[in-house]
Amino acid sequence: MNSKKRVTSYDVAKAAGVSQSAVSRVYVEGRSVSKKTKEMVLATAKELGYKPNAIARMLITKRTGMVAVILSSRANLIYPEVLSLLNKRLSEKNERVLLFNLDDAAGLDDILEQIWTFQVDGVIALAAHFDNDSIEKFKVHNIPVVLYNRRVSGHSASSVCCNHEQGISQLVDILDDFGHKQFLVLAGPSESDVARERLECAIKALSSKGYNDVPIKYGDFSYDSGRLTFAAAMHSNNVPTAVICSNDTMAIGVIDEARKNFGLRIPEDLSVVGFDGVNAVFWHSYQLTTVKQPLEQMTKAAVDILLEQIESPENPAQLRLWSGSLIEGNTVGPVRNDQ
Amino acid sequence: MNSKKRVTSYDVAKAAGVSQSAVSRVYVEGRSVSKKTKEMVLATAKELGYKPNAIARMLITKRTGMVAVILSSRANLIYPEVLSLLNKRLSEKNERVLLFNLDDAAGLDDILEQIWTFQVDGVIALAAHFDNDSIEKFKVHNIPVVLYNRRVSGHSASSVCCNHEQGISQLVDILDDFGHKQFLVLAGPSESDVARERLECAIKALSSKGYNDVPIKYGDFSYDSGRLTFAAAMHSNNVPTAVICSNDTMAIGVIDEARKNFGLRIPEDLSVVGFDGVNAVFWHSYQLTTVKQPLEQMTKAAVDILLEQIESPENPAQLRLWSGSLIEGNTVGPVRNDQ
DNA sequence: TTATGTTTTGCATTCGAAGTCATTATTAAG
DNA sequence: CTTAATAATGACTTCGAATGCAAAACATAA
Repeated sequence: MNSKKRVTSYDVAKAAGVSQSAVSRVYVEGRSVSKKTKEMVLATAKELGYKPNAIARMLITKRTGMVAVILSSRANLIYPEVLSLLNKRLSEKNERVLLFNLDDAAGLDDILEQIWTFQVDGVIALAAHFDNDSIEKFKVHNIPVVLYNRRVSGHSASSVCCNHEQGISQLVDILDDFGHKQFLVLAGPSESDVARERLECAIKALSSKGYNDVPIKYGDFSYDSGRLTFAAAMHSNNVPTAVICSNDTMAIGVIDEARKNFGLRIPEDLSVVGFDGVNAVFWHSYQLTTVKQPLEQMTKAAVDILLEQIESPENPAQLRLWSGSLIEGNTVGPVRNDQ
Repeated sequence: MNSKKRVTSYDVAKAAGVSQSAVSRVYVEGRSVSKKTKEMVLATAKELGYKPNAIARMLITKRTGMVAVILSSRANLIYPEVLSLLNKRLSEKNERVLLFNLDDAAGLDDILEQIWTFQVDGVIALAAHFDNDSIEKFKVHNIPVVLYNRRVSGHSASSVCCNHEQGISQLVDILDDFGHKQFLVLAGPSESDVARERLECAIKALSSKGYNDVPIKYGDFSYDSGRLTFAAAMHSNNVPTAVICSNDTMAIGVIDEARKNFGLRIPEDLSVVGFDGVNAVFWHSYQLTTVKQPLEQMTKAAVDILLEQIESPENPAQLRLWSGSLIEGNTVGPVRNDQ
């Protein structure tokens, strides 16, 4: 027949001449079963094609073995690697990733509700916009949350972050050392927490060097927005000699636009820096000077912290901060004398 | 207390003065409940903060609302967009993505077992290596499967594919029209089904134009493998005038290597074509001539087909094939006279 | 008003594995 | 060979919502 019924632990029990409890015990670590019955059960289970039903198990144990990972499509484009690493790490710890997309604030409540109904063991939120209220809701529901590259005031959720301040100030130091004075800060979209933080860090770093009221333009982290915003800046009064971009992809857009439509050489005529350390920064055509996030460490920590909180929810929330590593590319140079 | 118990339908029932069945009926579409009790239940549910437990529901309804998406980390890096689109499409249809990583054949059985125990409604397999046996297993377990860019012999699973043959022959046509005779085919890793298919298509297209025994080199779809393999080819006896790459990222590697280490101009001295239509092909530095997969349509179809099979499992498996769209970039030109 | 049809409702059962507890089998010690 | 200690086992209950069924409430028609 097409709709053959699923094999359950009862079927195995009957076939093996033991009780259902015995079958169950075979599949649970550290329960007392004799070697003989264990082998017996395993053998008949194999014969009948029995595999424990995880859903039934979840219901009784109240552990689903699932972690919700929330990301925005934008974050997804920036961090395909993060998701891949998280997935790998979590599956090593015997947790599966249940994926949620959060693009606009509109869908937030819906997603929160779904996460809650699915009884996930925990949540990792990647660069999605997430107000403090929602984070508080998880707290109320007793679901551990780890935020990725987003810090939260109060102590309701743990965070794993790259130290934007330190990385960006390093980049600004270099530009300053090379004598740049005309800057352009190319920020990310204002809805993004990461974008806002990086912008603030850039402003702070520049102002600590004595550069205030530096021109700021806003992109959306995309290549095209990098290109177009740079072009717009070039047609304004303040022509920059150095562009500080809030991510690598926009920086690459700036480089391409500068070369192609303004005939500028990089780094002779224009210096450009980015942030993130995506693969493309190493490509010969760019060799971008940037700061790379230690994704390996960050994802590992995110998973470790989350599991710790799942095991002992009373543990306090923690913040772990990594410095990014400077990648000295070939897109920063001394300012030209005539500039 | 820290461990406040979850609110269940019984709690709501008691508080609202109705039976548990009544509460349940409020949350299931098309069940008979009077307006009065419905409002009553909804009100007390809100008050108590009740949200139905999806796990318990899964157990009884035998529908989990979860679809397993299997990918290899390689696929993830190539197609971050595919995953994002699939996720969006599936959540519109009220299905969630449960993510599985399949990198080496070693993990295959483990993943299959997990998918089975999690009782997912269906499976979408992306570019992961998947032998016919495993696909047959899904059939046995009655789990609908849709393969993405991988065709399977027999009728055990549906597929959604980009027509590699048509796309690649278009590219070869163009190169042939421009008079190229010295080709290099830069293939993907031999474990990859997609890579193998694209390679075969390239060989076939070339041979139909009368070019046999064209040199073939194998990369791993990465930028660096594109660079290094091209460099190796240049140091061999057969210096190509046209390189046919099995994906865009390798093509970009070839371009960079050709320009930087061999002083070649593209397309004057060397023609390069790719496949996929990733974002970077549009970047000014490359403007790669390639074929773009219609990801929107493909992902939509994958989800539609899967849901169809979930609703009516007796439906026959189907194959849907899309032609890619040619992107006429700027990396193909006439062969030089002296070549 | 009664007879009939239609909604609503609650009771009891179900899904499938895991955990509690009391009972029985096994081993070790005296 | 008995007694105490330990290991293994099965019966029964639990998790939380959905559903078949029969009873109750309501609406409609005669």
